[in-house]
Amino acid sequence: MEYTVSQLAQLSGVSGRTLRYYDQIGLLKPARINASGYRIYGRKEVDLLQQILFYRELDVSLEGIREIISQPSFVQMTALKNHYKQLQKKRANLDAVIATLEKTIADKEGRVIMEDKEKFEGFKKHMVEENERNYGEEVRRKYGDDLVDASYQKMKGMSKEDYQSMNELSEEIFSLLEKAYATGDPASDEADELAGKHKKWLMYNWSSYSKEAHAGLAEMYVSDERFRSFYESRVKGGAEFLRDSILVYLGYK
Amino acid sequence: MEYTVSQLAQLSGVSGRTLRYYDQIGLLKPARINASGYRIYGRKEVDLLQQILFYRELDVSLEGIREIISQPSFVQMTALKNHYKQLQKKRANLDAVIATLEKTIADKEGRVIMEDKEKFEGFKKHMVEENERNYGEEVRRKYGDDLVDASYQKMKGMSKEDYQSMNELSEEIFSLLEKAYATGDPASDEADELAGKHKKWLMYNWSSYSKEAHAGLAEMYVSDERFRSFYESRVKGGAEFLRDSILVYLGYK
DNA sequence: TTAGCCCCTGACGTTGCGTAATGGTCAATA
DNA sequence: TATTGACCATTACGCAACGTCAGGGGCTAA
Repeated sequence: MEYTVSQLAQLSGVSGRTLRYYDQIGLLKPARINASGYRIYGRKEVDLLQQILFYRELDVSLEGIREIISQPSFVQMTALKNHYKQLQKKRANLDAVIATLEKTIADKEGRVIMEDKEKFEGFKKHMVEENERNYGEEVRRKYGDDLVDASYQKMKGMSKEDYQSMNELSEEIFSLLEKAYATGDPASDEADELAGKHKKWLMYNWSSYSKEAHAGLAEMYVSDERFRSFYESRVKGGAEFLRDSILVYLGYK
Repeated sequence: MEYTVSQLAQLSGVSGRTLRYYDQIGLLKPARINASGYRIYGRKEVDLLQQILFYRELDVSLEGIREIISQPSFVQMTALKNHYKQLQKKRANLDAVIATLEKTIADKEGRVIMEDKEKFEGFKKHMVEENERNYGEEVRRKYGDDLVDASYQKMKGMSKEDYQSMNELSEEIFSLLEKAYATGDPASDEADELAGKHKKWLMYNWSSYSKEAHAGLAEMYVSDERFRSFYESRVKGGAEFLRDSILVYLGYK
């Protein structure tokens, strides 16, 4: 019934580092140190560790745990109740956050029935303005004023339904990218479908479509860090793969 | 429409340090630096800060926020959805923790109908053993073997109802301590009631009551760090006040 | 001119470990 | 027996998101 660090770690599921740390802060000292300086834990320590882990599961800080287990067991309850109250506050908080997030998402997707059309219009206007503020200059430089203005015009003219299907399409593109990437071949059927959907998605955003612009955007997915990281975050190597797929689709490769 | 650090801090509710930190990590740079080296923020920065705080409320890491706000707004949604999933996981986790805690508390209080009496007996036995392990030696040294053993005997003999009312009493004592402490006078009526309840609570735990032992325990509340911190955590200065109240109650002061 | 309140830049502390880096120990194998 | 590889040890830096000094300059009013 004696354990070294890694044996107890194995047994309890915590790391060796954790055990050494608990020793260091005096939360759980080994029963003894053997001749070679190894920490040796016994039965009592295993029990204590289980208690500690129990409270840790309950999200109590190590300092809190230290206080709790130093008290006689019949007063530990008070601490538990206290902690319970705090957890409830935390949950209430989290719930509020989630509710806000839900509303935000719903709002942004236009899924909820907007009470007044104006709100939605205002929102789209806001989106356009924001895009302009963030990307305006460089996008205009690359694609020209007319094209950009026309694109914004189109967006402002989009219906809620348009907007929603655009977003659904965008989700579809992502899962397609994952599937197609798995084939490893930008000339595969999946990649072809991916590039096709991507073109369709573009149609929602661009007033006029041209192969050249599509190819240019594909390059930007790789060269512009922001777009790149956006795709990379979902599929490692996704930006390059998407670009290649598009280039193949367009017959450039 | 220009703000210095502390003005923007005031306006937005974050600390000045936070603003400097956001500048440092490049999340929110001031519009300009004036001749004296002061950070000056403008309208755009206020807007950006609001966005940042919005996502921060949603419990997104600053790194995450940086990524989100660098993207064009119509793709920010995907990030939001991702984050939403994570929050839901977090809530499920928290719910599980709270449920466990509820069960534990209920179990320990004996509020739930215990399926078998043995479980409760086992629990009390466990409590006694644990107390013995933690405090046995010194308590026995202070109060003598017979008294301690008798106390344990009494505890083992307690019914669920006894146990529960003991715990309720303990809660009552705490709120009384807060009220009495507010008077600042250990000879006040509230303090008297407090000491009385404390005696009653003791009766649950001690087989025989004596003024001397009660006074001794009162002293221990101050001198023993564990008891002391237990009371201090609820009422600053509570340990001393409780001791004094008891001493007055017993006529020692 | 001095007091009092603003601003700045370091730099260390917090929590709960992860992750090297560097070196000793143990059991088994070549 | 010497070496290898799996353990053990300690020391120390790194992480997130700031809080909190410490030390030094700036601005305005009395």
